[in-house]
Formats: sequence, structure tokens, C-alpha cells
Amino acid sequence: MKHETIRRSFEEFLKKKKLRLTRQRDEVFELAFETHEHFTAETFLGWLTERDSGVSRATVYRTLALLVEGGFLDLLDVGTGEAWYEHVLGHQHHDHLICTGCGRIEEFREPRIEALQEEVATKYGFVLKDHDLRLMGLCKSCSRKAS
Amino acid sequence: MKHETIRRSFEEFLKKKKLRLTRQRDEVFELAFETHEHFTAETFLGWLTERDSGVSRATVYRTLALLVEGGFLDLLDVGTGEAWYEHVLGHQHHDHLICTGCGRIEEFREPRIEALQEEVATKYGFVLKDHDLRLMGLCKSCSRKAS
DNA sequence: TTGTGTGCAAACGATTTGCAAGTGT
DNA sequence: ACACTTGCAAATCGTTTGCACACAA
Repeated sequence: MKHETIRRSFEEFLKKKKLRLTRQRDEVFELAFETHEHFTAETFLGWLTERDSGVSRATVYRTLALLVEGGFLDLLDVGTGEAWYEHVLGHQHHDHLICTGCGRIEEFREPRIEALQEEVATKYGFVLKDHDLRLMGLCKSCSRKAS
Repeated sequence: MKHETIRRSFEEFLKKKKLRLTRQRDEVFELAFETHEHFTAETFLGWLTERDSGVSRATVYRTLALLVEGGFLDLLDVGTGEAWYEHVLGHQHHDHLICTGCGRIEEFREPRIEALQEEVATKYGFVLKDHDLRLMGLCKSCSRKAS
């Protein structure tokens, strides 16, 4: 998906919700899709501040939440206390491998796991809405250091 | 495993770490193994307060962390912000199904998923230490209500 | 006795909120 | 104009910590 396309769908989203496209929302949106890393709200605020975007902390939190609501960002719980975000551009659904040594996050997809999840949910009478699978361990270079 | 057994292993654990068996630690330990529900620190504090245990909030947090460290409690991240605990008595490793309607938590085990997790980790050069799989959805009675 | 453990209240870190002032449409 | 938005600072929530006192070993 091209940037233009997703940009337009953001504007659609705002219109549909009767929200305004302000300078701040614009800055946040653009930066969110410029980066290809996972980030926290505070990191993100730092980036904005560096480039003198003039967007306040409160607005960063409010706008990131908005982007999650609209499905432009995924919220990701790394287990460190803060919320992590990642944009969805070109990302299909995936789960995460988290290195407890260096904090690095890898993405993977494993349809066979997904299928088994459905099977489990059905067995327990649940209608599955979402899932979250985190694999924690040491990445190659960290496990080399550790041994 | 009988209560007596796990109780003794708790005392062992304290001895090994040169920690003292205080009245407060005793209260917390006993209550933690008395309940068969998942609980948060604040809920737990509430229970203790009801029975006039005279254990302070600070000590509850400190002791729950201690019990996790010793492997007597499992820490569980339900995605609601607070930490949830569950005792390990007779619980083998398992993952969770979380009802987003009523908050109910079901446990399940699925060795085939575990096997695939190892496979994924290996593929990415990770040495797996732990994992966390949460399936979110509606339980039978909540999905009935919803429809 | 002596090093641990405890309670209290203040400190914390991430996030949210009320409110008065600013701004898209 | 007028409702939506913002920035600010204060408020929240769960959890942690410093410190003087209490207490297991």
C-alpha cells in the first residue's frame, strides 16, 4: 500500500468521525508512517520534539490512541509497562519474538499456530476476537554473549 | 502436591535466601494458596484487610514479588494494566483464554502450539526462555448475550 | 544483638483529564 | 461562529522506595 493511499484513508477516517485534520494530527500521522521501528509514546514524543513539531505530550497520547482506533497503528504489549506501537503499512498480522537481552523485537507469522488457536477457542466455547503471542528469549547475538 | 509440601518448600526457599519467616509473609503465603482464583495485588490486599491480617500494601507487593521469584506464584499479564497472579499448586504450564466481556479467565494447554513456538524460535536463532499466549474473545455466555 | 522486615507516606512512571484558550470548517 | 482541539498542569493508577522503628534468629 502506498503512502498516499493510507494517507487518504486517514483523512477519510477523520471525516467519518467528524474529527479535524489539525497540524498536530498531521505531524503525528506522518512521523508514525515515516519510521519503521516499534516505538513507545515517550520515544515518539522525543522524535517530535527533536524536529520542533510543537506537539504536546497530551496530544501525542491522544493521537496515538486515535491512530490505533482507526487501525493505522497496532498496539503491542511487550511486557515492559509502557505501550509500544507499530504502523500497519504493509504489515500483515504477525506475532513477536522479543529478545530479553537487548530488547530487539522480531516479527513472525505462523499460520499453523493461528489454526490451533481457533481450535482451542472453539473447544472452550469462545468466539475469538484477538490474540497475542509473545515469545521471549535471547536472540542469536545475545545468547552468544551470555554463554 | 500437598499444601504441607509446598509450605515446606517455601520455608526452604526463605532459608536459602536468608530471609525471615515473618507473620506477614506467613499470612500472604497462606492466603495465596487458599484461593483458587487469579487475583491482583489490590484485590489480594482487600482480602487480607477483610480478615484483619495487618499486612500493609507495601508488604503485599513485596511479598507477592517474592513468591513469584520463588516460583510459588505465576505472574500473568492480562493486558489490563495491573499484574495478575495465580498460584502454581497443581498447575502445570498453561496459557489463557480471556473473555473480554466478563473478564473470566480460562486456562488451557496445547502442546502442539508449544512445539511450533520452539520451531519458530529456532528458525530465528532465538533461544526461547518463556512465552505468553493470550486468546481474547467472548465466552459462551457473553457471546450469547452479545448476539 | 543485629541484620532483616515492616508500615507509612512520599515518590514514581506512564497515561489521562479538566479547563481555558486556540483553531479548522 | 462554533464545536472540536490543544497545551498545560494537576490528577490518576498501579507500584516502588526511603526511612525510622519493630522484630526474627
